[in-house]
Amino acid sequence: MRVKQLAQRYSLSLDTVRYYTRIGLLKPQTNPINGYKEYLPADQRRLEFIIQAKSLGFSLHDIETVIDQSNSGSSPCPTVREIIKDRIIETEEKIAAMQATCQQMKAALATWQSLPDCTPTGDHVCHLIEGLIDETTNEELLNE
Amino acid sequence: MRVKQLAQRYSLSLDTVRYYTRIGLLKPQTNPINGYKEYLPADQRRLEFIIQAKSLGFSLHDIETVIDQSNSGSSPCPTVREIIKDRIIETEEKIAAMQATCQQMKAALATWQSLPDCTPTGDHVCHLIEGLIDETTNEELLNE
DNA sequence: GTTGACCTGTGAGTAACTCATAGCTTTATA
DNA sequence: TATAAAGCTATGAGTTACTCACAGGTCAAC
Repeated sequence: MRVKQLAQRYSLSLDTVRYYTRIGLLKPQTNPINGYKEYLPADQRRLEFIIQAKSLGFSLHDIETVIDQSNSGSSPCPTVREIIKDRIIETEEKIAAMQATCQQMKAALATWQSLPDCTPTGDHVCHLIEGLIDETTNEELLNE
Repeated sequence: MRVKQLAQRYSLSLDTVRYYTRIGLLKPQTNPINGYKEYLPADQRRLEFIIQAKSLGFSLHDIETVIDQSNSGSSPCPTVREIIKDRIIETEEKIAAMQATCQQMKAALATWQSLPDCTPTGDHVCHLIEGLIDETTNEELLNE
């Protein structure tokens, strides 16, 4: 099976499959006649594993680690449990940060609703954005 | 003022300031004698703008667009309002996706609590992860 | 045999930095 | 004054997980 067929079967782009191959996550044989890669059933199973692990939040590097560990004969399960704990924490932190940013953006948009567009001067880029600096500063001062 | 002093003043890494310089967001003068960059007050004001805009969820490319527009004499405000609307939508989508992943990860971890570590076979990488494939499939079948 | 469609691998580009490094400056010491 | 050490600088390359551009090979139809 060649790259196109494999990509179609798993609804991935050609480039994604090629990328996984390039970084060594998939190891198809290379046809010596035309240089085309030939993906065997073992590669398919591995790709299924990659897709599943990715949907669980594993990075490709994580996946490589797990596969290597499994290939070397030791159980990858403890590593898998550790990795997913780390990823949960990471993801929660990222979500919290993004929610904070989102709140900031919405607050800014609301504040800007009543403000007119400004004309640029040499000193300022955009009064809407720069105005928020003072606002924050003021809030900080008020909170003290 | 040179890069180190500027970075310290705004609690950024040297490399971040250098990166902004490299991509043209900051345009310090270069000392012809030693090649060192000299950041003037205008660069400081611009860096403040960059920091503020970034905290609002603007990408560096967004920021470049806004600065360019302002420099060309037209009001950047309409663009700024548009960009932030886009970023709000994008961020909400990303948050939703990450929350879904987070749920998946937590569910997996919970399921795995009662499962033993597996020994690797040639056919499988990790039964914990691969087991979830069947589970999902079963759920899909049950839902039909 | 040749035209055209299709398919392939590879190199480069993306965002927003971080890391590694060679070399220049400045300061301290002999 | 010479020199050695410490500190600072700019630049090139590396990071994640792909996507894009492209030159060239393959295959079927005519």
